[in-house]
Amino acid sequence: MGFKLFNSHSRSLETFEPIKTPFVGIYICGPTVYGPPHLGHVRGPIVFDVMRRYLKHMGYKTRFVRNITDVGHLVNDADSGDDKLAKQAQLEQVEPMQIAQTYTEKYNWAMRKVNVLAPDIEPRASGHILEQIAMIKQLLDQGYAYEVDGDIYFEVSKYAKTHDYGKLSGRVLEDLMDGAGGEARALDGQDKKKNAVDFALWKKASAEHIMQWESPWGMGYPGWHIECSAMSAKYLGTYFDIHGGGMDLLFPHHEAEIAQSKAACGQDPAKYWVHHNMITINGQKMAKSLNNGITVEDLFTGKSHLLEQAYSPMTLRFFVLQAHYRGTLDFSNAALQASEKGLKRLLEAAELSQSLAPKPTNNYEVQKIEDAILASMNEDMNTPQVIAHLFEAARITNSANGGQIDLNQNNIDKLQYIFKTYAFEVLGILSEEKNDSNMLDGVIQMLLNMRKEAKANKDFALSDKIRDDLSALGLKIKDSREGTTWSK
RNA sequence: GGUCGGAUGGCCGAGUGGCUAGGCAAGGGUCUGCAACACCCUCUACAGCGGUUCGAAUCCGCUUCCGACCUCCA
Repeated sequence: MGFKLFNSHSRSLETFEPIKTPFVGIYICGPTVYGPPHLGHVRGPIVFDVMRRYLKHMGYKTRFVRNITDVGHLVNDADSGDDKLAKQAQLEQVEPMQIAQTYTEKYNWAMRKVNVLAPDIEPRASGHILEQIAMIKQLLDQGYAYEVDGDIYFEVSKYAKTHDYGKLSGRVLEDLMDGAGGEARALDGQDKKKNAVDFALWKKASAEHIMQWESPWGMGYPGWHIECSAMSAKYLGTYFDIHGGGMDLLFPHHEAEIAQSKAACGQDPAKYWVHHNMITINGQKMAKSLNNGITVEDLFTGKSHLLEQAYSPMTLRFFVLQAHYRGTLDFSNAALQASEKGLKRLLEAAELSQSLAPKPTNNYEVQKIEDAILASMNEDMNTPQVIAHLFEAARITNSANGGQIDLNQNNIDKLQYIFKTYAFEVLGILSEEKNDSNMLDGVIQMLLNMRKEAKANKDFALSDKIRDDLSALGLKIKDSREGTTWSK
């Protein structure tokens, strides 16, 4: 039984077969680093992290590439030339690269927190201008692109004559050309293009534009779509295994990538296109305009009007994996709290499984849990089902501990293996260290209170022991008229 | 307006024709010095209306509601 994945391109479940076993190339569209990472930024990385871990578990050798978009794409097509990064930079009076650096760092901090493995290669768009220019040249040579006043556009209508533009996202070119909605948007700059559906490969930069590079067409900067095409081709080749991203990237981004790659290299860049769904809050996508965004940092600290408490990174990861990746996932405090408690139960059972005493008799075959887990993973990465099966393992562990069922050594070993392999290695759920400094303060204060009571009872042996033991741990205890204080 | 997707018990969320996913919450019980934990039991839902079928949450049609994309977006 093979690993099945839903391929957005064919809109069907396909059995995964690498192009060249045992190697698997994966490209994920990374973030545009112009703001702090929010809840939505975290879902894709977690989903594809589990995919990567599972492929590894199956024995494949993966190369995982996730880019950083630090060039910035257009604010909109009508824009006079500011890109997203530059715009933010002007507001804050700092270099665009500083913005990119800051938020790249925050993004990767969030990734580490939720235990997403670092990519094998993390290319930056700004470091691959040459590759992008080369690809644009190719497209010009092939006749699929044209220059207008320093801008280069991809000619969609020409490409569509011989290729199926719109297949991935289910668009019909004629509909797109008619313009969306009752009234076509009047975008300035739009008149430069031969057709509104054409997209920019290169944009001319005005003199005051901060981020710009030299090109055969003058000073400018690359369009958004070309960067992923250029970087994926460089590190994974012109035909690789899996291309992933959010469903919101289906159009135009991924449609454009396919068009560029087919026009320039003659083939689809990826064998499997995998898209995850969005995180919603109260049924709606997070958006700045709705003021319903929650940053990852907010979630960990609990500082947001939308949060009733702080949630741990692993709670977030577990929450994400409790839903299937292709469905929307609705955020709420109640849902996070449910995940928090469920995760705790699972982790405690996993720990308990380490100390189960074997019985001579056995009346539960643990193997069927692993079989079920594998079947669920193979069915388009059904992580919620995998978790349900892990809860069965937890129940069995607790029952064995309570004496309700008997497990022999083999089955206990298997139970431990299941937690280690599937909960920890594949799903990437870690037990979190409870080294919260607030807790430490509380514990020390508690000991000092006990010491105070001992002194009041004239139990000086106990009070001295508490002080000496704390001192041995490197904590200084000072008694004064006002009371007792401590320091490290 | 176009395209696509969705509506599952108090909440989150699996499930593409028959075998009550799972977690959380709630109620009852066992255990327990008290409590917590754990275990057992209970709550058996599929937007509405028709249709197909021996049998439908699952297939078909209609209706209502919601969302996403069509412009940057994870």
